[in-house]
Amino acid sequence: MNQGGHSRQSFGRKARTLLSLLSLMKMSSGSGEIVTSTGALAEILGVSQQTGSILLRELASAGLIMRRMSRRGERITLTPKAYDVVTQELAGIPLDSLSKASRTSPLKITGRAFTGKGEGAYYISQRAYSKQIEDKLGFAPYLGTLNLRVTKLDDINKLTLIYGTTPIVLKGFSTRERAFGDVQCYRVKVEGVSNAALVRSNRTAYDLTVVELISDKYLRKALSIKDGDGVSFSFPA
Amino acid sequence: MNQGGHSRQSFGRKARTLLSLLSLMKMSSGSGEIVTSTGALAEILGVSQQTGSILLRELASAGLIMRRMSRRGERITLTPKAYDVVTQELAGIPLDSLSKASRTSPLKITGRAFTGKGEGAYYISQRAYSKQIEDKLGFAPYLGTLNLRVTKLDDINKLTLIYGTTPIVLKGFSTRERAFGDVQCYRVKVEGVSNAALVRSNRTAYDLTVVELISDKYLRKALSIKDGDGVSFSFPA
DNA sequence: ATTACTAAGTGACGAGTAT
DNA sequence: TATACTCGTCACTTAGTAA
Repeated sequence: MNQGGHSRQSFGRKARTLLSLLSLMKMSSGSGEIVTSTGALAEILGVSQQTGSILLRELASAGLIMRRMSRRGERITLTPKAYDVVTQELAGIPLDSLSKASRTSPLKITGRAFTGKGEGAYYISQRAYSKQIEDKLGFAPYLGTLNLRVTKLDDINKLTLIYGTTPIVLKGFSTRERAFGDVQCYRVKVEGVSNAALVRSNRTAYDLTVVELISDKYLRKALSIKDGDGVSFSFPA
Repeated sequence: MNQGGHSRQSFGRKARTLLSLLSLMKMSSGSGEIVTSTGALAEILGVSQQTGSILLRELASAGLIMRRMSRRGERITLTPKAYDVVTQELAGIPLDSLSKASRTSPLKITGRAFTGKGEGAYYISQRAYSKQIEDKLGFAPYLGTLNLRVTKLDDINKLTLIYGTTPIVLKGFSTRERAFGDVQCYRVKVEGVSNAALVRSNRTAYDLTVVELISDKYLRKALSIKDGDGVSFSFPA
């Protein structure tokens, strides 16, 4: 029942649908599949869990997504129709003019600190990595990472902009125990600290909401950061 | 007052802003400037003139557009900030996957017939053009064009999709009086009539809301079209 | 003709809550 | 935990109209 008969708030409706789809597409990283919950999605979109629920229901009933619910969260699949809708809305937008549009101010991103499983520290502690960091980033890294969770959609958008730039790449290597893949680094400034970088490995790249930062300082101490604190960094550094 | 403090409907707000900007960008055809009125813009967006007015005021106060008002209509200029906003929202969207997303059904576009200034007929009457039409499109054109005005945003979006495909090009030429530029043709089916094409020249390309159709038949007569009638065509033909 | 104010109707949003 | 319902509140939209 998708005829032209505009009910009343069709513009706002369409706008919300488009922004929801764009967000889902970003989260899916091209795969067209997202595993999330109405609450998590809602937080990213900046709306309540209830509204997140309604948005997903609308998208589903419009045939734009498929939902597979399970006990803990659900699997959302974007349908071809969703891509059609976005394609139509974006058709005619000169994307070149977007990229040439001057990035005026640095990107500032805020996340909340949390304690990871120590895997980041394990990575950085590998000599082959830390040596490359000294060579390519110019500082000897503290042997640990500061983990941030980014939830605001605006910030996630900025992250994808950063990931779209050319990274400094730490080459992967193999020990007799296991293989370590390439790591992408982006120079950032963390609350005024310049010798810092955002690091992104295959291990974490799948989750757009998690950011790992390294620095020559023990950032938690230098900046007095506790779990749950808001931490901002800017790019370019 | 554009701080992070999400007031209440920031999601819907952002969504409307984004869709408005996208529409304006499409209308500007990359130049970043649009000459329109709140009423005309509103019709394209599918909202009332009042809402169109409010949208423009919001965009202006957010620093996303500049408005130069004059007696009849106004000149709108998109600011760099507008491109930044759109860039951010579109960052991370794999645009390639959009174009490869299967166009399933043909595009159907509806416009309202109107009487032009006869320039289209003047063009078609040029032997150099009509000869090429016979050769490349396979029919001898009726020496006139059917003009349609397209106002619905969805239809304009579809038009830009059509313009994104590879056209059949009628080569330009010069008479001793003046020069005629290249003309892009797209095969369409007009209300079931197959020998038809949408023609686009430098003369009309600036206005996305105007469509010129040619056919081997006198379409106004064959389909009993009067000014103001709704006429639909589909692509691919 | 245009833009935009006011008032009123309606839809969207979120807190509380059921499941 | 999760999703989604009810309902009160507020924002968006539009008709009428002023300028």
